[in-house]
Amino acid sequence: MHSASQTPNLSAFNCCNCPIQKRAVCAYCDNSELLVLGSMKSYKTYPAGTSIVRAGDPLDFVGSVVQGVASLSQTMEDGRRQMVGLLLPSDFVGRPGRAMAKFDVEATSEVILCQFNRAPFERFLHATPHLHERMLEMALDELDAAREWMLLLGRKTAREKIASLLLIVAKRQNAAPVLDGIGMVKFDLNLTREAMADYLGLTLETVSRQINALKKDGIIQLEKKRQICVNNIDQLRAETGTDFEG
Amino acid sequence: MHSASQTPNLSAFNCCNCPIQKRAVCAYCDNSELLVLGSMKSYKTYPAGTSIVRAGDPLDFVGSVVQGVASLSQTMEDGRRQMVGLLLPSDFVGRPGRAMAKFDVEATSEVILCQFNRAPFERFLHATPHLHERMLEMALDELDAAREWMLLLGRKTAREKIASLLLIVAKRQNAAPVLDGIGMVKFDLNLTREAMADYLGLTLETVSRQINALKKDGIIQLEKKRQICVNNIDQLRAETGTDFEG
DNA sequence: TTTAAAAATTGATCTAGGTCAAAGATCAGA
DNA sequence: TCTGATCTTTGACCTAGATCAATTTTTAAA
Repeated sequence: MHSASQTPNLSAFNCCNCPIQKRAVCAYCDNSELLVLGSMKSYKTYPAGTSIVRAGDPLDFVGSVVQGVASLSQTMEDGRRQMVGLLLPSDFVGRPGRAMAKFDVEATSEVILCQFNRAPFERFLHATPHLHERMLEMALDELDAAREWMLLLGRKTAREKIASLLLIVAKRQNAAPVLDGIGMVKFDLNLTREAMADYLGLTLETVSRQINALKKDGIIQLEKKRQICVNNIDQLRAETGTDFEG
Repeated sequence: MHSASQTPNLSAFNCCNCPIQKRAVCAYCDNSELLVLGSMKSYKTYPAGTSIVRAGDPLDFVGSVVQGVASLSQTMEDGRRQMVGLLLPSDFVGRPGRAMAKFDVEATSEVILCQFNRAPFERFLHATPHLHERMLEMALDELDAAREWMLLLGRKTAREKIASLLLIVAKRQNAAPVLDGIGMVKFDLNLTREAMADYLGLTLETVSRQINALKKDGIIQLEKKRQICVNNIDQLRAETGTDFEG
């Protein structure tokens, strides 16, 4: 059902030159542990727009996003859809101990995953405190993020939701210049209006209108629809309704 | 309900007769590990309506809810408020590794907490795989719950939100009869209309109206405002918009 | 380069749920 | 038992965002 392909240049990745190793689940692993993981892993590419797993399907692997953006989402019978997570490089896919996927995972852009078969990974996880500790840390971080998102979904206005999403993506793509608050920040928003709507609990029309409102108000500029340019990040932050912390 | 005058004798609790030990963070601990935890713990009672911690405050302890209901919530500067979690017996309070509370924690009913000082608990956590494993499992469970709540907040109608909340509380308070789907289920809803609104991302007026609409439609009956009686749980389930799984 | 499909904008209208306001219930304390 | 303080309900009205319906723009394929 999912169309994963093994392209040859993927062998260029390995744990030593891995772009996400310092933040992924294996962040705390030492060289010998990385060696074991390295022998277990395989890279898979998922083209943009394809499904990685569907809710209810058996999920026999877990892994880390190496490159690209994937989304975690839930759909109701009548088609209403809510994204419940954005999986960026270094984020973990799958839940150890669970054989059935609980959410849909889709490749928003082309995604490269560093995959492990679930059973051997779980065995190694339990035997390896370094891995286990990082896993807990990441789960707690995601829990914090999910709870912040609950405030957004439950209480923020459409404009605040858009501003919050833009700020989060800006932060993750462009860490340094965002923190000081001065200067222009430019970044790619690899999401369609519909994907943004699914994430924010809005319709795509409202997303479009609010993005253009932010543009009209001089908070952002648009180039090529999906590329956003923020003149003053503090001005954007002021539109989020929250966000006092780093 | 239980009168406040009947204050439980806190010294009566210990790990051997602890009502939550089999589900709490210490669930996998053996007797020697429980002995260590037992020497570190202290019980503390928080009266209904009081604050346990406030977001931004230093939080020098962690612990488990032994009895009562606490809420985890976030408030915006202008007063908009969103509950992001309901803490029931066996749920964990605090995040190891974080010195500042990120959310408000309040005692909805009278709450008894089994507390540990954060630093010694963290040291023991890292030295004790049994503790660490249960902690990860609980974090992942909470993450699943948070993500399901995101679907509710982002996409469900007011009526579906109310039905979902009622079903969840019914399930937790009255597990067996709820599952078979037949027969009447009666339970206490220990939440004000305002607390429900904060949890569901609604206003208290909408909560009131929707509860009365469900009553008018024969889905539920009310006795004493906070006591709900469900004639046919499947009828309630049908109103939630989702919930096909156990 | 043309063309069809996909994505995005824009406008007109509708409505679920919010807001404001005023009674009723319920409860806890004296 | 009374009394003030919460809760809760109910009504009238309003608005943010949804819905429906065309365009227009962008992208990708031929």
